[in-house]
Order: sequence, then C-alpha cells, then structure tokens
Amino acid sequence: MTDAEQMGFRALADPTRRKILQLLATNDMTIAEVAENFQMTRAAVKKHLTILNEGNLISVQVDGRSRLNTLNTTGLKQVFDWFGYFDDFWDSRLDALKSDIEKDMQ
Amino acid sequence: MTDAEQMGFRALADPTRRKILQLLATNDMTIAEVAENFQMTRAAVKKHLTILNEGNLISVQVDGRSRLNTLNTTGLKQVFDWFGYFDDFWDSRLDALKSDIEKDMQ
DNA sequence: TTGACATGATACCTTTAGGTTTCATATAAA
DNA sequence: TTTATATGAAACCTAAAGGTATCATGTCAA
Repeated sequence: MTDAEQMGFRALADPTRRKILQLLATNDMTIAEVAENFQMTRAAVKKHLTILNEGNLISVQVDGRSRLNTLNTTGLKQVFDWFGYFDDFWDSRLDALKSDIEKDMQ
Repeated sequence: MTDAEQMGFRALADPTRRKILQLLATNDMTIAEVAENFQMTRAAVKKHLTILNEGNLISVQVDGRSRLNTLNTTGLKQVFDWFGYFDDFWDSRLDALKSDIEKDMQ
C-alpha cells in the first residue's frame, strides 16, 4: 500500500486532475458536471476522480443515483506539509532576497 | 513545450526525486554522491536529476569533469504558489508563511 | 414495472516513465 | 601522453498512465 503522501503527489502530477481540483474549489460537482469541462469521455474523468479520491484530494457524497464530488483538504495538506522540509532553506533564500531588495532601495 | 508548473509537479511526483531534493537541501552533491544514496544505477539517477533540472528544482554548477547539483527554490516556489488557489479552504501554514513573506517584502 | 439516466467496471490500446546496459567524451593525474 | 575518472547519451525493456469503447448496475420517474 503506497503512502498517503505519494498518492497525493501522484494525483497532483496530472494537469487534468489539478484543473478538476480548481473546479471543485468553486462548486461541488457530479461526475457528469466535471466531465462537461473536458474533451474526454466521462469514463476518463471518472478515472481521474478515483485517483484524486485515493489521494484524499476529494471526497464523494452519494446522493441517490448521482455522486457529488467535493474538495477534501486532507490530501492537499499532506502534500503541502512535505514542503515544510525546506522551510529553513526557503527562509534563508527569502532573507537573501530581502537583503537584495534592501540593497536596491538604498 | 510544457509549462513550468507542470514540469515542477511532474518532477515531484516520483519519490526518488523528492528524496534527492531532501538530500540536496542538506548538501550540494555530484551525481555520483547522489547515486550513493540509492540502489539504482548512476544512469538512472542522472535521469532523475535531468527531470529535476527541467522542473527548475535543482541547478547545476559545472566544475571540471564533475557537476555539482544544488537545490533551486525557483521550481519549488512555482509549485508552492499553485496551492495559493485554495487559500480559502484552509488555515494552514500557507497563510502564515505567505503573510510572513508579504511582511518581509514591505 | 418499465424505461431512462447516472454511474461503475472491464477489456483493450498507445504513449510515457523508470530502469538497465553499453559505449562515448571530456578532464585530472601519473 | 597515457590512463583513470566523472559524466553524457543512446538503445532497449517492462510496467504504469491515460485514454477509448462497451456493457453492467442501481435508482428515479412515468
């Protein structure tokens, strides 16, 4: 069983899936509604939604014969947390940038 | 030509490449040094480094016959910025870090 | 209860990814 | 100048990814 972090990164690697997340950030949508936004079959979109779900990036509310896909921040946070490893590096680069700016302003 | 954001996400999708970035966050390394940390051939590691470079996640300093791979925050930042789209959905460190950055930039 | 509709699921195809092996090239050292 | 060393690069293999088409299933409506 692949770990959650890996599933998240894998899910985010595809541009269609990232766009789906952005769509779902605006509105919860059924599979059919999501599919309207792409030039691929509903089956293909369904596969992407499955992968997003496995990465905990979306969750699904079953409502009769339709399923509403909603954004799930759990997976986003897991991936996001990975970046914390670079906080120090990041901050020092940020400091460098800051002093460059200050130098320019003098 | 694929856009920079996509190259970054693609580069981060592989666990070996993420580990390489963590190694390089500690020390700049030659290809051979990076390869010592994995059970795969140097050629395979080289491929990973190429993909990381294409995603602007590392940069390379040529030094005679050896090449020193160093972390490049450009690509990290590009990927990181993508998460900004979801700011409204969470209250995580993203908001904290972003406001820190904004404060520093003032 | 019958038919339409939203989705699930499987088989299949093509391209991309990740890996190996092998050989070429450039530079450092003897 | 010769030899060892660090890397580049190409050919090749296998598995996974992303897509299609097709059919099955569950649910709503008439």
